[in-house]
Amino acid sequence: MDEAKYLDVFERLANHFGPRQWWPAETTFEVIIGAILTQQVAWRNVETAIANLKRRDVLDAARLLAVPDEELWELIRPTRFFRQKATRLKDFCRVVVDDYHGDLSAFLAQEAGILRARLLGLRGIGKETADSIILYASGQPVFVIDSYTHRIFSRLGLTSGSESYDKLQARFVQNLPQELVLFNEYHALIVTLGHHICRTQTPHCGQCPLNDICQHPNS
DNA sequence: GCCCAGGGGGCTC
DNA sequence: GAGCCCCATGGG
Repeated sequence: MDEAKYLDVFERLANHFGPRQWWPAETTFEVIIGAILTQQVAWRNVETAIANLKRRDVLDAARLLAVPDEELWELIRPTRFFRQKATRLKDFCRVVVDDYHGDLSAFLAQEAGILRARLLGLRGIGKETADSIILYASGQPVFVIDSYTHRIFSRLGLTSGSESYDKLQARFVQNLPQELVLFNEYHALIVTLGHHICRTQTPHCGQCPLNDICQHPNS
């Protein structure tokens, strides 16, 4: 129904910002750790924590499990809620080590629906984090929804802004071809635009690539 | 000093 | 389901 509009928004963002090349990480394990750590925190804080983990050489399920809690807290302290997140990281690592013999690629090779259910069963991994892991670590085309997606598409008049996660995700899936690269870039572009919207309050609308189709009061 | 970041869980109604 | 609080750092 709105296929042309969803593709038009993508084209505008892609032409304006260029390739995002997400996820910024060297390994799939690093993607997953980053996906958990980035919850409700600026990405630069995650970069600090990831750098700490790399320096300590514990970006690996078994080695991360061996780090004492108090030490892990200090390594990931910049990412906020660090005690909770330390537990969440270890909970995930324990599944990989205990249930998949430490073979992360075997865990990620599962079909998207199976993998999603497995991830959602873990404390600290909700729908957005699970879908981010499936898209950016497992490489399967699921569309990731975040708060920027709700905000931006309601301002475009394409959604109400109060849909559930699943409802909004279904809209994207119904209006776009199921292509990995498209889903990958689209979510990354939405986050990029979201950053620009929040940094500059009202005058940003003039240089926004969606300016002429935006229904926001300031545009 | 104030605001808010690439959420999620648990609780209440 | 919606609304609320908890978690608890760092940069603009």
